[in-house]
Amino acid sequence: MARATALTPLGVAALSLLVEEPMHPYEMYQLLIARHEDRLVKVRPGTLYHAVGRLEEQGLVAATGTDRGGNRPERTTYTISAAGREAFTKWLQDMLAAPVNEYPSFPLAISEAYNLPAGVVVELLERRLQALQEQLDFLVSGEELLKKKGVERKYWIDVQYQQCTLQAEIAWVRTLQVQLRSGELPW
Amino acid sequence: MARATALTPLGVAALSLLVEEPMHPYEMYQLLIARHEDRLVKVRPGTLYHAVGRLEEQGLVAATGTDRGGNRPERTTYTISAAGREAFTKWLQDMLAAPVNEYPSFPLAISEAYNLPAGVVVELLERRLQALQEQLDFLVSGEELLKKKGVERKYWIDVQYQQCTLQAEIAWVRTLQVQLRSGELPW
DNA sequence: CCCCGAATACTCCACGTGGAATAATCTTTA
DNA sequence: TAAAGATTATTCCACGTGGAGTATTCGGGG
Repeated sequence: MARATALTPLGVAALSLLVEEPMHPYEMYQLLIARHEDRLVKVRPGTLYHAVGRLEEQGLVAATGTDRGGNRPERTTYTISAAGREAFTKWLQDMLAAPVNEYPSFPLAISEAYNLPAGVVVELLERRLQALQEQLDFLVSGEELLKKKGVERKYWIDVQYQQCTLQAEIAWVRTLQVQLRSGELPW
Repeated sequence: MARATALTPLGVAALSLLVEEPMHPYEMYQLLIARHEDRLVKVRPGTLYHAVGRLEEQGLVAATGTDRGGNRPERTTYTISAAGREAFTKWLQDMLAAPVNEYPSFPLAISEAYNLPAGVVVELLERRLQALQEQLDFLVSGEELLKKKGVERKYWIDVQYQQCTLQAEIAWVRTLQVQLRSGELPW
């Protein structure tokens, strides 16, 4: 149980699953994929084992028993501890209350865009707009599906958030494109 | 000159400076800070030296001369190569044309928010709103300043982009908060 | 009934990052 | 004018990530 290093997003996702019930890393992996949580956290088998291992070192989870299904390699089941629950809700509260700069690369790219001729930028943005629109359509149809299935809305507010930010980006890129084409924005 | 590993954001920032003129890593550091580019890329002295070293290994920049000012440690000046220019514009084009998921943690946090009582979430969001508003005000006054100074707009479109996305987030968080308070969104 | 590929369940290594450490020199203040 | 602190310029180490690698076992087609 070393000192409390900051939780990583994947660690948080793991804790969140262990709040529901004890399980082994591979089951976490399957659940995260099945629930499409890999759209919110980067999920990689190797990283997941490391993440859970670290959680154990920090005393946030504990290995409780090892069953072996068939003759497969032994699976270690982990259970969340009281400290784990606390760290989890603390992370949640911090992340909800305080915005953190995570340095997305698109802002950097547009801030450097003056290095390219205006015509090229217009064309590149066109491609981006297409991709963004596809993402948005996907989210909208996903929402449709969730509604139809009757899943409670509190379980998928993130879908609405992503829609909202996507729409904002689309709108902004579109006006930039227009201003570049018309020459309203000197390049 | 190893194979072409993907450029890191800091590597891109370094290349961008070397397009202007040859310089040594510490000068890059000072320039990035002076120009407030540390709002777009994570700039850390240690990381910068590593980044430039890697650029050199990849043949994107070359060490050209070492002057020593006073009796300070020797400073190695780097110059961008043709391959460097190419890699730089390629990165730019890719990042402008194709959106990439960078897994910000706020979406994860809201997707897990149902683990907290509604009242607490409302209060946490209030704090977030305050912080977001401050950031927005900062950006607006920054824009004011740039306009007054007469800096060409193509050099600071990122400021407008950030304003736009910030506004979208503020609006969304606010409506979520309202829906939580009114009970319109069952928790 | 046997082989091939997918799934299961993990391990390991190379890389990039961040923060601390270092060491010299310049500036400021008492 | 001497000590304290900031600046210059860089190195080093520990950590987290991602991707490839491994070994076993289950399921389906010829």
